[in-house]
Amino acid sequence: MASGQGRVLELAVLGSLHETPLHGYELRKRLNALLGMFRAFSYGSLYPCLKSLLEQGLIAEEHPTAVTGRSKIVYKLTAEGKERLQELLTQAGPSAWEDESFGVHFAFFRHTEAEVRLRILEGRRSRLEERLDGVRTALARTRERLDSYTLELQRHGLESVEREVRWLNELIATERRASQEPAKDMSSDE
Amino acid sequence: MASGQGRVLELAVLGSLHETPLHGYELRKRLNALLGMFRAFSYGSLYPCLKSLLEQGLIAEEHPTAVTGRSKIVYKLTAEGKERLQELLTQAGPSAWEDESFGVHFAFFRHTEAEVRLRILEGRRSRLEERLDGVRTALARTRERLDSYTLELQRHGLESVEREVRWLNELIATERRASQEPAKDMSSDE
DNA sequence: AATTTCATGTAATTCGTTACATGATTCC
DNA sequence: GGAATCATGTAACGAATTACATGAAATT
Repeated sequence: MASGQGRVLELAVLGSLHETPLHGYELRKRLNALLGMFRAFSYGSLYPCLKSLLEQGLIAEEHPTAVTGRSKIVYKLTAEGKERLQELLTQAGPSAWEDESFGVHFAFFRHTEAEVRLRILEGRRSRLEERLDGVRTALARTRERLDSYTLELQRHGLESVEREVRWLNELIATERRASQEPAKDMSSDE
Repeated sequence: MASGQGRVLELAVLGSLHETPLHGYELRKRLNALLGMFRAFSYGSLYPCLKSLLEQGLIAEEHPTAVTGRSKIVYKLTAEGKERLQELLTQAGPSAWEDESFGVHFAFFRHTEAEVRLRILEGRRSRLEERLDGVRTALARTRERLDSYTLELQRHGLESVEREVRWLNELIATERRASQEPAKDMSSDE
């Protein structure tokens, strides 16, 4: 019982707080600036999440500086919170590939191990390729002539997903290149 | 109590059944072929939805042809179901603009009035433009230098949304052109 | 005969939202 | 001193999923 709010929001909060301590209101703005193109969290989910993280000891209120009548509650990551964050950042399974969570995982790639980054990017790519396959074969199977709107929707959808696959291909290539040159500064060839 | 499953799934089911009667299993495949690029429904949501629509009298089982031991339950739209579908197709408010529902509304544009189509496309466009605005200003506000992953995420996100806006612009232009030529066949000018 | 795929359904759970309620602080 | 926006929180609900359970039909 009560393991807390969803993993995605948990990661988003812990990841943000890892950078710098923040209070709820500010945190939400940060998140929506960072991820606004993909998703937006509301206060109604954020505050319960903070409460839950606090109860689990993963975050703590920053000391209220004694006398100051605080109307802001600033949270920071605890040691356990940092451990938990690392644990979440190391997850490279489906939970990191899906539409709702991929963007959040990606946003904190700076703190993710190179190997895990690569597995997430590849996982995401094969997830999208499965989707392309599924739709393409289903499309071939449906003999019925589709109306122009349906066709246009299919076309645009396929194109968008194909674009993301190309984007992932570039990122994967970059990651591979980066990991294969641990130290490269002296020019040994011509 | 019990107004039924979400509007999106309801529209998707009624819209599909408007074309041709189907049983649940087949219906799901159709939907996932039609909308697979955007979303996928599971049996766990589809069957309860069918049940609810049946109870509301919006769909009916096709008569089981007497003797045949049916293991398929084929549903078709009732008169009330057609009315309800028209009602849903006429909704041009936010419920038709959002990510989760826009694709479903668009998929049935064939049955939607030209005026409503236009308002949905425009609504969707301004929703996306709001999102672009929000992220852009939030981005300008954050003075902090972002790491390369965050930047790349922002860039890709912005570009994707901008692409969809351009797509919508084309669709809107096409719709406008089409509505302004009610009958154009005889060449009256040179 | 065994396995796969088709087909239907339910219960518990997940993950989040909307709407509401409340008050402090800053801007004009 | 009134309005906007900053700030925190809760209760009720929404919309779908996952996991489970079951069995018929087709394929090998």
